[in-house]
Amino acid sequence: MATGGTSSSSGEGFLSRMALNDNKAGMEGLNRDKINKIIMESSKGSRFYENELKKEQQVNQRIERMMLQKAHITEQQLSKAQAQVEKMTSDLERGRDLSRVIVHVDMDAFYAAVETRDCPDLMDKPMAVGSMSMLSTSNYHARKFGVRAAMPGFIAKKLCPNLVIVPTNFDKYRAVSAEVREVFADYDPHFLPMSLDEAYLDISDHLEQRRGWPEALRTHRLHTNNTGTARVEDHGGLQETVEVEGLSPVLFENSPSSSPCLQDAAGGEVEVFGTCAEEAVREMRFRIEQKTSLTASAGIAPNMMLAKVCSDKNKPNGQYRLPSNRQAVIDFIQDLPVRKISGIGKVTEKMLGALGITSCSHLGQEMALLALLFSETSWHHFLHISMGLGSTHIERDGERKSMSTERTFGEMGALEEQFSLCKELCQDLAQDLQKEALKGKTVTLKLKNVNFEVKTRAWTLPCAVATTEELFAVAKDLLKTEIDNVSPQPLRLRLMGVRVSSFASADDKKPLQKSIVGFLHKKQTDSSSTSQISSHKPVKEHPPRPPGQTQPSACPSMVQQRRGQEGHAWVPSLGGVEVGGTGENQQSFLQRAHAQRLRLQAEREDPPEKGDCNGFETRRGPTSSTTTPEGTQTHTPKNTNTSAETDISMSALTASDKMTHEPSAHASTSSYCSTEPESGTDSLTCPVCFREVNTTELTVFNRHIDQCLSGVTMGQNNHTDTELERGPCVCEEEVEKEITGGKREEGPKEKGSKLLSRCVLDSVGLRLDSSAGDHTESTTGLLLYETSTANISLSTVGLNPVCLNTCPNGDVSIHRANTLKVSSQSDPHVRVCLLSPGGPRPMTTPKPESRDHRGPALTCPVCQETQDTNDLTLFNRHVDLCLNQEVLHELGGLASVDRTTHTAPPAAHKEREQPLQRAPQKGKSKRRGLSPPPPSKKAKALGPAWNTIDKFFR
DNA sequence: GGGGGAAGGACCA
DNA sequence: TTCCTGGTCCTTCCCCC
Repeated sequence: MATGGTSSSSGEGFLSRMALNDNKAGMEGLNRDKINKIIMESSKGSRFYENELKKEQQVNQRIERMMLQKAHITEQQLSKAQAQVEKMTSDLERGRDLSRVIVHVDMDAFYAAVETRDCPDLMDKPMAVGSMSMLSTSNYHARKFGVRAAMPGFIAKKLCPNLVIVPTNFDKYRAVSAEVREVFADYDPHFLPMSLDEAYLDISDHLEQRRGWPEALRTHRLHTNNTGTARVEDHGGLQETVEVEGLSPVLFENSPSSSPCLQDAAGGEVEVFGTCAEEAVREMRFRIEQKTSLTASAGIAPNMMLAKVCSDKNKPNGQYRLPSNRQAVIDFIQDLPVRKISGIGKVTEKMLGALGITSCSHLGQEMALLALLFSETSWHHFLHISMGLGSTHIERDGERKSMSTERTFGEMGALEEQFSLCKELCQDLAQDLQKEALKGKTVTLKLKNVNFEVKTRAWTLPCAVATTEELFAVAKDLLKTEIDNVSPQPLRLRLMGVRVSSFASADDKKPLQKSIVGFLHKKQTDSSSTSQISSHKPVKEHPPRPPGQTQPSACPSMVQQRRGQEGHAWVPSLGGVEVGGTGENQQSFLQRAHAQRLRLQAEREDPPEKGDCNGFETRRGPTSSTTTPEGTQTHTPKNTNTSAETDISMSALTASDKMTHEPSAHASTSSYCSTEPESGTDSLTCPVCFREVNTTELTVFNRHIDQCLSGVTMGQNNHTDTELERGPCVCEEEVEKEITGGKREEGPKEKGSKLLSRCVLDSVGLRLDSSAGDHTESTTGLLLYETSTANISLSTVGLNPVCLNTCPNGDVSIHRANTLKVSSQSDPHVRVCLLSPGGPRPMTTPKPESRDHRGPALTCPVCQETQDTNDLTLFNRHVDLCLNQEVLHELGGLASVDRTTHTAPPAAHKEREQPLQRAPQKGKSKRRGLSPPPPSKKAKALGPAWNTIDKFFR
C-alpha cells in the first residue's frame, strides 16, 4: 500500500506525525528514539499507520506547494507585505491591553490523580486512565516511560509493561470538577471552563476587592492530614510562586519544603494569603487541594494565550506569573517554541519548521513571508502570537455551535447494525439537545471506515430539528447514500457520529405562525399545558403572514437524497406554500388542503358519488378500524397509498426501516421536521376526515392521516392488509416500478428522474374530474407536486412545469400551461406520481408562456377571480394569500386579508424574488473521499429530470 | 466577486 | 488484535446570484 511516505521528509521508514509528542509536563529528557522505535514497531502495518502515512504525505505535499510558492515570491511582494505587517503591528501595539489579570488553571493529570486519590495503591505505580484502545491521561510515573494521553493502551503497555490501566469514570471526574469549579467561582463567577480540569479566570475584579480585605478573609485552615504550602521565588525579576509541598501527596513526592504555617487560636494550622495576584492564585490552588486532595497548576498573565503557556511552565503543582509589562511579555515570548502555543499543532509546526520557524521570535521575523504564504486569518494569528497578544476578554457566554455524539466500535458492515446504531446515536443526541433545549438545522453524519478514513456528510434543513425521529430521518438517509455509494461492497465502518449544528437563533425560536397543530387540537385544549414546541400555538395567536414574507422552504426529499448526488432545492414561485417538509410547511399544506377542500365542496354542484376522486367524504376500497389506545375506534381507510405528505415519511423511512425492521420508525415522522402536539392534549382532529383521533401520539396520528388521505383520494387499493399493518414502507424503486409500470424511459438516465411522490391530487383540492370521459381537462385545479428537495408545493397547474406520471391505469401530462390532461382507461381514480424536475432552476426558467401567448388571464383557483396580471410571481402571491385567508377564515380565525393587497407592488414583487433557499449539494464529490465524481455543471444546472421534462414541452 | 453550504482537516483537552 | 470523544475553527471547493 502506501509506501511513498516512508521516503518522505519525515525520514526513512519513520512517520514523524506518529512520533512521541513529549510536549507535555513530566516528559522531559526521555529517550525519544527508543520510545519512537517501540511506537513504530507497534503500529507499522496497521490500517491506522497506513492512514497516518497518507496524511503525512498530504502534509508533505502541502509543504512542497508552499515552498514552491515561496520560491516565486518577489522582493517587491515581500516589501509590500512587510509594510502591511508593520502597519498592522503598530495598530496592534497601540491596542495592547495589559490591564487584565488572566489566570489559566489546569488540574494536574486530572483523571489519573482522581483515581490515585481514590486508590492509594496506585500512588507509586505507573498508571493511566483509559483502555487498551486509548488512554485519556497518565500519571507522572507513566510519563517517564513515554506513556501519555492520546496513546493507545496497547502501545503504552509495550512502553511500560507494568502500566496499570484504569478505566475512565466520568461521573466521578464530573463530581470532582464541580467541586473545583465552586472554588473558581469565588475568584471569577464568570470563569470559562474549557474542560473538566481546566478553566480561564479573569481575576482583575477579585484583586480589586481583595486589596481591601482584612487578613481574616485571606486566612485558610489546613486540614490536619495536609501540610501543603508554598513559597515565592524570584527569578530574575519574574516573580514565581512555586507550590511545593504536601499538597499532592499522591503525585508529587519530591516537593520542596514549605514555608511555616501559622497557628490559629484553636491550635490548628492556618495559611494566610496576601493580596497580590500570585497570592490569590496560590490561595485558590490551596483551597482546591484542601477540598479535593488534588493539585492544580496555574498561569497568570495579561491575556489568555500567555496564561495558558504560563500554566504549563511550572507543572505539576506550580504556578507562574508573567508580569504585566510589555517588555516582560516580549522577553517571555522570544524563545518560546511555537508548539507551546495553543492552536499550533503538529501540522502547523511542521509547516513552520519547513520555513525555518521554530520559535515565536522567528515567527515575528518572518511575518512578511507568512503573510504571503498563509491565509489572512492564519498570519494574523501568527502576528498576535509573535507579539504576545491574546484575548483579554474571557468570552463567558459563548453560544454553543454544535452538539454531537459518536461511537467507535469494531468493524461493522451489516446494514441492520449500522442503521440501528445510527438511530441510537440520534436518540442520544436528541436527549442531549433536549437537555439544553437546542434545535439545529444542520445534521451531519460522520463516518470512519476501517481504513480510518473519515467522511462527513451534512444536510441543512430549512427548519431546526431536535427529535430522534427528525435526526434519524436525515442521518439515516445520509447513511443510506454512503452505503449506496460503495455498493455492492459493504460499508465497513469503525466509527459513526451524528452532529447537529446551525442552532436556531432566538428569532428562530419564536413561535411560528399558523400552526396547524393548534388547529388540530381538540377545542378544549388545556390552555395551561406547557407547549413543548413553542411554535405549536393555536392558529389564532398568530397573524397572517405578511405579504411577501416567505416561509421556510421545505425539507429535502429522502428520495432525492438517495438518488441524486446533485440535488438542489427548488422553491417554487408560489413561494411560501410549499408543504410537506417542515412542520410549519406541513401545517400550511394541511391548512390549504382544508381550505381547498371546503371550497371545492361548496362549489360542487353534484354531491360526489361514492368513490368520486374528488370526494373527501367518500371512500372507496376496504376500510379498517383502528383502535386507539383509549379504545376508541377510528374509521380509517384501508389503503396504503400515501398522501403527498406521508410520501416523505415513506421515502424517508423506507429503506432503513425495512432494513432495521423497526416498526416504530415508519410512522414516527412524516418529514424531517416533525410537528408535535402540545402536551396535555388527549386527542387530535384529523384534518381530512374531521374525526377526533384519540391519541396524542403523533406517530399514530400521522398514520391515521396518511391512511385517511390515501383512502379518501385513491379510492382504490392495490395493497394488502399486511402492507397496511406494516405501514407505508415501500421501497422507492418498487413504487416507481409499480407506478410507471416499468414504462419509463431509461434515458440518461432516469437515474436523475426522481420519483417523488405518489400523491393524491384531490387531497389538496386538485380537480380531476374524470366523470366526463377518458380525457378530461381541468383548468382550475391545484396540483400537488414536489420539488427536488422534496418540498411538496401547492402550485397552480402549469405555473411551474412538472413532470407527471400515473399508475397503473392513468396517464397525466401537462397538456398546456394551466391545464391538466387526464386520461384513464379503466379507472377514473388516477393515481398520479410526480417526477421531480430536479436541479436548481431559476424561477424564470423555463418560463411558461407569457400571458399573451397563453391565452386568457390567470384565474385564481381559490377565489376564482381573474387576476389582472400575467406576472406569475404576483399571481402566485395572490394565490398564496388567498389560500391563507381561506384557511384562516375556515378556522374562524383572524381578520380577513385584504385581497386587494394580493397584487403586490413592485417592491414586494422583488421581495418575492429574493434568492431562493439554496439547496444542499448532497454527496458531491470533493477533492477527496470515496464519492463519485460530480456531474457536469450543465447536468447540475439542469437537474437530472430535465430530459424528461423537456420532452413534455417539446 | 461575494456569500454561503459542504466536506475535510487541524487542533484541543 | 487493539489508535477516542466531542467540540471549534479554518480552508477549500463549489454553486448561486
